[in-house]
Amino acid sequence: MNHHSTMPTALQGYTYEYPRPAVTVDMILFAFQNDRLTVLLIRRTHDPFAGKWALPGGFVGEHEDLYDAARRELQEETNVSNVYLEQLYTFGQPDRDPRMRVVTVAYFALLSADELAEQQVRSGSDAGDARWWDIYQLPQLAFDHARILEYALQRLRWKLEWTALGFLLLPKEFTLSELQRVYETVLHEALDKRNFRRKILASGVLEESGNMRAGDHRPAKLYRFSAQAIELEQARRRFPKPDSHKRSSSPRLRT
Amino acid sequence: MNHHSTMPTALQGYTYEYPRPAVTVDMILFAFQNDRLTVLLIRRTHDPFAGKWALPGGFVGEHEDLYDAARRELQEETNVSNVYLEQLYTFGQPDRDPRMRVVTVAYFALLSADELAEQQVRSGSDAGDARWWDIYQLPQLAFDHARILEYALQRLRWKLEWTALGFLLLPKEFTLSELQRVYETVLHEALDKRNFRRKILASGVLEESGNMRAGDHRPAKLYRFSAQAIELEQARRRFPKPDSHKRSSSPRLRT
DNA sequence: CCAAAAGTGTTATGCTTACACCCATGC
DNA sequence: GCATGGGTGTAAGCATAACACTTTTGG
Repeated sequence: MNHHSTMPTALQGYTYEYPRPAVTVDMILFAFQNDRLTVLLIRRTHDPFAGKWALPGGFVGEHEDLYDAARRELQEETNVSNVYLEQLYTFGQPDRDPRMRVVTVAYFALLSADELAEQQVRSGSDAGDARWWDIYQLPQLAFDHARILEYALQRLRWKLEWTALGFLLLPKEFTLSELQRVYETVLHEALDKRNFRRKILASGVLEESGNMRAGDHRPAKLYRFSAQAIELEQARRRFPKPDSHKRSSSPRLRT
Repeated sequence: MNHHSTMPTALQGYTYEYPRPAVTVDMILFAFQNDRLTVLLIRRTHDPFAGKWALPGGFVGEHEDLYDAARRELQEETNVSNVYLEQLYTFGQPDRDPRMRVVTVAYFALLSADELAEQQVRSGSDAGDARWWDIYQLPQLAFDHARILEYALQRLRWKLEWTALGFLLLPKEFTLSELQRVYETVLHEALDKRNFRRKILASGVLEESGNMRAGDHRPAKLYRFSAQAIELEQARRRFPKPDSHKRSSSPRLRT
């Protein structure tokens, strides 16, 4: 490791000419289980907010990318890996942590049902219990984490409505009814079955896997996402180009 | 000022138990002038990247909110104030600044034509020249600022298509043709005049001011934005509620 | 009277919504 | 055979996209 920007002092520590906030990442990890949208929280063992629940997270390493820090913290604190991850927002009110100035970069993560089944969620060494909470029945949260979570839920809703990302909460193969339940749970409202199916199928992101889900009743067709469609942001344009039949690329910026 | 998280040492400076990245804000300030979309850049006087152009920005104060830091830096470095400001994204690759680890929170800003006319853009003490650049004819940029700017342009385009925010680049009163020119310049494509007018007027965000713009040719009606419409995100829902006639609010998160 | 920008409607097409019944299976 | 969830079509209304000429002013 190369400490070119730091200067360990006699009193052991890192010294800078100007004060610096601490920089952390916080993870909002969503999963879908038993028809519930859940989020992973950790019980704090120490003050401040001892006993309260908090988002997993921690300090960014000296030479570590933010994205890598997010993945590492999730792994270390909850033993979860292999998730979809995107940056959400950066929260930096001066008093959000009573101990010191902390700027936190919040990350938004989705765990698929397959990964959820395979992985054993457990708490890291210095963390308290880790457990999943129903997003609509949360405990009291530490710091400003309730606000962060609310913002993450907004983003998740937006993503579901405008992108193919809902798929990331499901197993590789799933029925349309299962998919609809994800949508209804996240958006928190009932959807019309026929219109939902038509719309999803028309969007072209799904393909039949050929298999059927055997169950208590009539078996259901299984679908998967056509690989190319993942993360394809297909919000339609409000001011389409005159010749918008052939999908045209937007003009690039000279650099 | 209260330094509870810091520990000034004998060698003068701020010492922490663990290393901390520096935290900065960078501003992408857009304005619309002479039918061009422009961005404000500052010429660097010192290495690294001496002579190259860069986004205005600087360090976040020890007890300063990120948003406040963004406003302050814009004021100090370019003498610009009174802009629309929103957080864009946080960039934190370990090597984005060769001197030290810097995590920067980028802010996206829009300067109205009225403010542009009133304010004198000038460089702050320690900064080099400040000037406006056409977004489609940029100089070489310092650091990863080209990437940040590209992301900001994407966001601006999205905002124009889905919200009322284009208005913030214009004077308080403007003609529909002027508004169309903003859209065409930002989106970088031609729009149909009749459809543009119908769509904008139908969206209900404009009202006639009652005044006319006298000019070289036929005078044009002036419009303004109905105050309530500003920042009203009116992207329509992809999965509307069954009873979506009366605009219903989305369910709140328990906190 | 000419140049330049402002202003204006209609049609065809496709998408959205609302809505109710039959089908296949397990027990 | 019945309970349960899987699966399907249509009609009405609405928004979109394409398209060209007239109006008003200044010089």
